[in-house]
Amino acid sequence: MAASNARTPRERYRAQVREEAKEHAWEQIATAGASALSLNAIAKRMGLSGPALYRYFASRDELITELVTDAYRSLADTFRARAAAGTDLAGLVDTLRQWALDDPQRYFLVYGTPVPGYHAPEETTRISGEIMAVILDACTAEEPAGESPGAPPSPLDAHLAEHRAWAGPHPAPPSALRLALAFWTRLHGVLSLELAGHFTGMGLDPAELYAAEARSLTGR
Amino acid sequence: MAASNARTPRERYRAQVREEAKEHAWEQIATAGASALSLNAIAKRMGLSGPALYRYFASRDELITELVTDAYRSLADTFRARAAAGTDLAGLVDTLRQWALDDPQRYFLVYGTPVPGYHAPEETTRISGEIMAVILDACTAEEPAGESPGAPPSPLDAHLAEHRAWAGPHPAPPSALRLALAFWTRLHGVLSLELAGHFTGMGLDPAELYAAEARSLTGR
DNA sequence: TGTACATCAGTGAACGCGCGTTCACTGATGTAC
DNA sequence: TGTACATCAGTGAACGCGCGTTCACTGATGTAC
Repeated sequence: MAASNARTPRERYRAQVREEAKEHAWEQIATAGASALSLNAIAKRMGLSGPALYRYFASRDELITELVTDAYRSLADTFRARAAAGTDLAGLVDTLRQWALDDPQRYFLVYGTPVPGYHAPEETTRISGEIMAVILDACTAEEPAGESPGAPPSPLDAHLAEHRAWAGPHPAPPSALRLALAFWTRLHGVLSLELAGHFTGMGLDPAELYAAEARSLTGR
Repeated sequence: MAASNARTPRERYRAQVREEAKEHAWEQIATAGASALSLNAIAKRMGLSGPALYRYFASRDELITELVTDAYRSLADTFRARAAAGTDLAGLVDTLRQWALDDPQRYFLVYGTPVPGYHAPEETTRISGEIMAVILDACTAEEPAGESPGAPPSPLDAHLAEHRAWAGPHPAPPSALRLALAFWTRLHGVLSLELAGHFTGMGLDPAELYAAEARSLTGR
């Protein structure tokens, strides 16, 4: 996709090689974790000498930064694509799990253990906002009444009323804000434990737990 | 503590050095992450030569394994100590967050991104069981009625009825099993996102989100 | 269309680094008579 | 209590390794006239 945007053959070739290097990088991450990523090793698997890759990436850090950014963008794009097909929250629930299972290490690059000292590029916070916007849209559609009549405002509502900058200019009612946060934290809770293998030793089916938490969101 | 169990002065000394090495290991993990752990670097900070530490740890892997096991045991001990002071679930809720904030990297060593290829020692699954037992106790105490009369059994209940080996011979009712799992996955969801810094960019107070999820457990 | 030049991908050698780990050795500490 | 011996902590040298990264160079590809 990035390759097709290139004008000259050389630019196209550059983009192809960069893309191929990234693919090898992901394989390497899947095999030994992100911290084991090595430009030399990638080059060797591509049949190139070590220094050759420095024509395509200024440093190891730049490669990692690009992978992180790509991971964020992938989730945002996947969410938006699903949202375009219908704004139901259940669709996003399934999409999230599918995206996570498609490549667990990609999920962990976004939501996993942070490396102390490493600062994610600023772009990721912007993309995070895009992701939350899609979730918020679906949550707003899910809660058309605004606020359940009888429900008293929770302590969380008071906090959210004063801190809704993260929702941008989104006209979401408080109940939608709460729902969006629960969507995010609860599904991440089950998903990250599943991907880390914490359920397998217990003999539990992660899909069941995930579905149960999804039900807890909408009360259905 | 381990040191005081030693009989001879030499054994006591050995235990002390091991303990000191582990402390330096934790500092190193806090600074650069678990994957950057190096026996040589630890030795140097202790004023020893590199090979000296091989008198105390057979390999780098053994050190890591020990740190992982210690982390699990620390959580189990902390939970049990709190449970001894009262079996309320709210106490465990606070204890978990406190334990996590005390040393985020220790939390991530237990519940964070797994390193592909690394297999945690078997002992950790046993300690995991101990941790779940404490949670289950509190959840059972929290749900004395067994099952809320009017509530129809959820799809999750059906699954749990057939897969409750993880709960051991614990006489917990289905509602307690559900509660224990929600305790684990929901609190982990908020906590891991908090420790990874995902809320700071949004201007949200993690304590508020954590408290809200804690409230969601008991419905109060 | 053909030639002259500029651009750029890729190479091999090299640098310095820190790692895990083994080994033969020294010197201090503890043990047995 | 004093001496002879065994145990063991710690050292420095050494091994091989792979890393990130720089650099001068070669050869192929594209561009301009």
